[in-house]
Amino acid sequence: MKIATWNVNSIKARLPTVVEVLKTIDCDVICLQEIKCETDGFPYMEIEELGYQAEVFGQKSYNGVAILSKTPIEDVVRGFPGNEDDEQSRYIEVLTGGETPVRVASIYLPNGNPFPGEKFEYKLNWMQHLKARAETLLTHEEAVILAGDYNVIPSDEDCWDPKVWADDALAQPESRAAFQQLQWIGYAEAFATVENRSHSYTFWDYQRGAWQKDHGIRIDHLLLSPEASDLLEKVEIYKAARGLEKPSDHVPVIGHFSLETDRSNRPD
DNA sequence: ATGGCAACCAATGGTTGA
Repeated sequence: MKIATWNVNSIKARLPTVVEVLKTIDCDVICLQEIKCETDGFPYMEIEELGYQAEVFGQKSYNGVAILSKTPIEDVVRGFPGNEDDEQSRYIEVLTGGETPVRVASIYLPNGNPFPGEKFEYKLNWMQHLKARAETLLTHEEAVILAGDYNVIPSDEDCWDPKVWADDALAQPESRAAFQQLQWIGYAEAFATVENRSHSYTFWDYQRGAWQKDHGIRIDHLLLSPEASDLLEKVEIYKAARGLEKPSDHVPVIGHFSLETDRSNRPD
């Protein structure tokens, strides 16, 4: 079973690219972020034609997350239970996987810039809600995959020049500590298993020729419960997506898991 | 030289992102 996370930076502006990439990477579950459309405005028909069921938590103009799955989706959670007042759509969680259930969340963590300021405080507060949800999920002892755009550069090795990011919300010690806390409570960062992973990136800015110069950052992550971590076979960054026509500024991160998917049980 | 890109909504410019 392959599970991907990808910040598409507008599903409508990106639809031809998204369809092409989804066909190429051929994953069982795809977590999307920054779809930038309302739940009813999602291009369900085009996505369903690729064999996916789509569950969407949208928002007009900005943010918005979705999960696409080839195996039937059972439970759906939109936003954090107990934090329904948050008007930004940044979290959706489903149970899928067929006979071998796996709980998957698509996360679009707040950027937090400018630092310091209200937006940074919102980011840290949102990360506390995420931690609380993540702790609850651990008690179920299921395979859980928290996938998304975390907007956190975990260490200086995850960017091309730490000095450039020193005053940025993505690299602040508080952001890194909150991300690390998710690991301390019991989640494994999937990419940590990769050898020679220093200076591997998932985002390259549209500006300043960042892609051509390989001035990237690694901010898209897969966090795994122990049950999911046991099944991890490998992780890859689908870097080729950044070189396509009309690319997103992020590329997919794909986790391969030793789970057999029951393809006979798929929606038409 | 501190902007340089892309998408949004609204409207020919302002806001947001990272």
